[in-house]
Amino acid sequence: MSQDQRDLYYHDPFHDDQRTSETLFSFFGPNSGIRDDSSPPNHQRFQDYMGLTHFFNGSSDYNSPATTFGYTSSSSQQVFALQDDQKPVMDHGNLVGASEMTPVTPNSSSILSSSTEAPDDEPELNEGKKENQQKGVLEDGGESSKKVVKQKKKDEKKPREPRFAFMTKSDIDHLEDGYRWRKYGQKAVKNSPYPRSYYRCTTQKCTVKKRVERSYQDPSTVITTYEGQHNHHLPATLRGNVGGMLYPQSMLAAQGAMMASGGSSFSHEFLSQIPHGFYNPSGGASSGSIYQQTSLTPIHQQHQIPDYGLLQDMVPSMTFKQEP
DNA sequence: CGCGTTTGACCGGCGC
DNA sequence: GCGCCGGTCAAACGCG
Repeated sequence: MSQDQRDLYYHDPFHDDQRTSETLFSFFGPNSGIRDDSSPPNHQRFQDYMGLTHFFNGSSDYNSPATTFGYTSSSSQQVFALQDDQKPVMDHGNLVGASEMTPVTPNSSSILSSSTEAPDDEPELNEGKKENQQKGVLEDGGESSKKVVKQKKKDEKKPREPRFAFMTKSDIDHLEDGYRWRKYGQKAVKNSPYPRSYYRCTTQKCTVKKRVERSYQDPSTVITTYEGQHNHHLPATLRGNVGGMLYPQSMLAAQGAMMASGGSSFSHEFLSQIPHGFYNPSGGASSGSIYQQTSLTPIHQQHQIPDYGLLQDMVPSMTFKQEP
């Protein structure tokens, strides 16, 4: 049982968050119309995303961390950022998941910015590494080489890329975020009937990856974890929409920065800055014009994210704090 | 035909 | 050392 429970914790954060979700997003106000019972079609939700992003329009720091996690709330109802590892989030020994991450209440929006060693300067270890690892073995052939590779690996201890995880109330798994992704794997998640999908940014030389899974505690919640930073702008051509237009990186950046900042006022204050009607009526490909609220709440974040400046510029009234 | 998804196999890390 | 598990690969397949 204990084992199971521990495993459960893996998801608990979300689960728990979910419990507070209503509170969490109440800041959107009464007419926020948050989550309706009739889960709206994707395109509808997509629009609220657009609206959100619109709010932040103005910057184009594609390289900002947030871009990385490329906000994905086409259908989002609420989004949480969570810290890196998908494992039971531990913060200095404390299980962050259920309790610490959850306390993201209107009054206590908290961003867990955890220890961050390994300042990833170069987000380009993933691909190369793996390839070397596998192909290297094959090409060189022989066991010795295998060992060498192994040894090498040990020494290298690849630094983790910055990661951001978000919870999104959505009925679709893979939410649009403006970037193009190629699915490269899917695995069954332990203790969950829902599989986890692995995506990689299709842009050349971009090593950003993301995992998408559905919370088994709350099937309506999609957990998206971004890893790495995009080294490019939003693709100009996206199926059914114009990436750059629909997903201003600024917004992403903003969020990322906030999370990174470990600031105490992320989600609520941050989001509260977002005008209610951030809905963008010129929703391009999306059809319909139903306005749906989107909310974001960081669960977690790990590793640095430099861009407060950007954020502050955009939302000066907010306070950003960076933890040592 | 190009691009994206599916899916079984494989690998490495980690806990016991 | 072994087994489990997360993450990735890559061939096969599907779709526009």
